[in-house]
Amino acid sequence: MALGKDYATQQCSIARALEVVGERWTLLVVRDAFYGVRRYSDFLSHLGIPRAVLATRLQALTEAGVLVRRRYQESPPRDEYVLTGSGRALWPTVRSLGLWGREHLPGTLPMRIFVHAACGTELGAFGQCPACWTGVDPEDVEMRPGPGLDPDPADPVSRALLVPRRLLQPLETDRV
Amino acid sequence: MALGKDYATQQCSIARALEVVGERWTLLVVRDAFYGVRRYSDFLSHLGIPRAVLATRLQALTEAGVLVRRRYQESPPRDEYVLTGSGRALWPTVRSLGLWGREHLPGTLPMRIFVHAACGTELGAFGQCPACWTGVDPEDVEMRPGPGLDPDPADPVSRALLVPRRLLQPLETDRV
DNA sequence: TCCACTGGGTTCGATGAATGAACCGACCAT
DNA sequence: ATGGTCGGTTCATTCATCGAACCCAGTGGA
Repeated sequence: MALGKDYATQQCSIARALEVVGERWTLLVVRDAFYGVRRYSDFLSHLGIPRAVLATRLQALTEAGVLVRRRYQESPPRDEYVLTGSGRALWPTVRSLGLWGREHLPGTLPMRIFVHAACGTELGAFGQCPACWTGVDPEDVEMRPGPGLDPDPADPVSRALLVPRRLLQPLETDRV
Repeated sequence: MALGKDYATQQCSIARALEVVGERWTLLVVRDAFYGVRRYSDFLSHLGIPRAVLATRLQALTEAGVLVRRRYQESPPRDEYVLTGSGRALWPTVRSLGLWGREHLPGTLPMRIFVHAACGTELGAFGQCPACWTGVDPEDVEMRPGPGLDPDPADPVSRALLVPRRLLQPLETDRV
């Protein structure tokens, strides 16, 4: 979308939200951030996004307060992009989009299954744990590989995501 | 987004969902459809979308099975675009985006408040009723004007949306 | 010292979409 | 016949995206 200047007449909060996260690639960057991706090169290899677009999106999301950029090592200086509280609040959006795609688009095998880490029950349609009778924050969600997942992907990020993991837990690709 | 040809490597259901509803304007069209907008000219005046883009989006959403186009009068022949079951299943996505925008973007007064018609409780982020602990179909959602709503809008669609209404209830603008 | 390599970008030309205005055709109403 | 409405399509211009190439600081090896 045109950055911050369009949907001009729309003061509706849906339109305002789409100004921030409605551009091409943006929600996939956020999705990857939930999966634990934090580094420029990891987003790049996992998404197949053009470098220039990724740089633009990371900057826009940072300015919007969805991500924070922070230094995780000096010498050489390296920054990582991490979801803020506001970014983590996008979990219902990401979850409901994924659920819709799985249920309403033809030929979609579930790639990943999201369960309540405390009890192992798959999340319900409104992000709740049907067994514990409670809402579940993304920190308490465990992501497990589903039947649609490629068992031997090419890029290191997808390989690191083959095992069950907590959402938001930082991804270790080559840093061992 | 590039229509149907990109995000090519992403078989993830989130990416597939974004192929369908991730383009500019698309989710706003869907939002308006939940509000009861059905006719080309009503989408046009309410959204301020370029005519060519609206035609493209309505066609794409129809091909994707999110909307159906159906004739509501002969002579002159007039068609309307209505959400299908698959389209109505996008309600949690639309709801969560709106709530996120309201809660996490600065200076947003709620324009509309969505409550479970049966009990009057405001909906949660997934479109569920926190009091009844159940999912709420959009048919059972009542939309009420909020404090951020312009009390005297210019276009007839916005005026028709000033009173409390059920979602999906067809909008009467000039057909009286 | 020189060299290659890595991470995280920026720059560039070509392609493709969005925009807004104008046009069009079917169908009324007078 | 004239004018108006509805639901589009066509057009030229502007803007975003794409993919490849380039850049630069730091680091590690010979």
